[in-house]
Amino acid sequence: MTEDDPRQRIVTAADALYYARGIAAVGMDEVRDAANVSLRRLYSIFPSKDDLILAVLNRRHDMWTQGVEARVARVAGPVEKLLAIYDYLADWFVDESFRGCGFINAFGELGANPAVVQAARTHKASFQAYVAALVDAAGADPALAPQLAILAEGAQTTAAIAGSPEAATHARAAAAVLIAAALRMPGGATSGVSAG
Amino acid sequence: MTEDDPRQRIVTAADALYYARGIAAVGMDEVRDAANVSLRRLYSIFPSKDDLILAVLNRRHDMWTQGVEARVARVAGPVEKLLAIYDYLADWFVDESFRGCGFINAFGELGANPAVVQAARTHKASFQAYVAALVDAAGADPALAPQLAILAEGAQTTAAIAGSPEAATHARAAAAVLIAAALRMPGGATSGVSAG
DNA sequence: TGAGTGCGAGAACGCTCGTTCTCGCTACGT
DNA sequence: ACGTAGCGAGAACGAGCGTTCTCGCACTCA
Repeated sequence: MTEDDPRQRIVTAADALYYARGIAAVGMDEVRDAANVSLRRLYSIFPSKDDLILAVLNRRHDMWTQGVEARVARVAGPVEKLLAIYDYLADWFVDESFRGCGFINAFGELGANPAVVQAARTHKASFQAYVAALVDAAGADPALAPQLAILAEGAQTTAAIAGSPEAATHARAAAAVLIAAALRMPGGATSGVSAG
Repeated sequence: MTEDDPRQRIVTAADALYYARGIAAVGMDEVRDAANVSLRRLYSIFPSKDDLILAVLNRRHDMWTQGVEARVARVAGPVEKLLAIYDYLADWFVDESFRGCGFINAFGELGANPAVVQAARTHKASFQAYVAALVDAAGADPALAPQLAILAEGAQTTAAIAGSPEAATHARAAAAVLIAAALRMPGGATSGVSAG
């Protein structure tokens, strides 16, 4: 932890610790040690642990958004851009520190904290809007967007708990089928087999 | 909490509390109050909080399995049985106490606890095996099974964080498209659009 | 040089938690 | 009736947490 800005050092260190072991399980002392700052300075920058948690979540949101958008920008066609989301997941899942979506983890642990719930909700809504824009650019039925988002969510938790990355390729294959169907017959994504 | 068996009273009470507020946020005293037992008896039945956590997870696994299987048994055709999984989710998501998958929540919070990780892994593997059996009975390509499981996972976290149940219908619609495609051309679920 | 200011190190405080211990009551066997 | 075993209620204990306070050092500015 040899960054210049102590604020960034703290957020980076706290993020790694919270993500690896859960938020409640990591004390401020441990964050202080990992970030190489005094407790006094830590509290002068983040007046409470809640403030630090929200800063960590904000940073995680930014890194996720930048990572996905960079991966999507690397390919050309609108369908390829949609599928690139799952390639980003595939890259992420093989990281040995991967342990699922930090927002889902925080939500499960601190669901009683309204600020955390709001941060998770905003993060997921932002991703869904991003997928919807890509779906729109591809000219597919808008109903495709939440389906692709659900696949991405499911791949994250499945890979995290299984401890193996193949959920990304499964999700990508499913996405390809859904995209093809949605392009073949716009509005038809909901007209499959029905049962009650 | 007026059940006969104190063990079941404890597990039921702890489950409700853990699920609503997170495991670490609920103390043994609170479980004792909710279950109407003495702390002494609580510890005589569950020698540590870890034992209680695992009992709660086991109960949750049983209730999930029974709930899904009962819903699936209510319909006849093999495709309808696959889709009934998402109808079960739809029923669950409108429960006002719904807060996502308890195993995912526990995993995010207690990922450093090997027993909890193992319980989550076993639970998810069991569900995936169940879906695979239904897929097999439907005569569809086995590659369909993990895709349907991922949709179910994603629907749970999406509905939990959004606080609204429509992810179940989105996942169901996507599942219908995937099932139809997998029945139309066995082995073709992975042969959609490809890109890098 | 000397008073003052800011900060690092870490002790201290109040609280909560998991777990154990004490106390007193109840119920049963003889 | 009396000793005893078991149990409920809750105090107690040790550890860990978030947060604040104290102390002492280094650096600034006249």
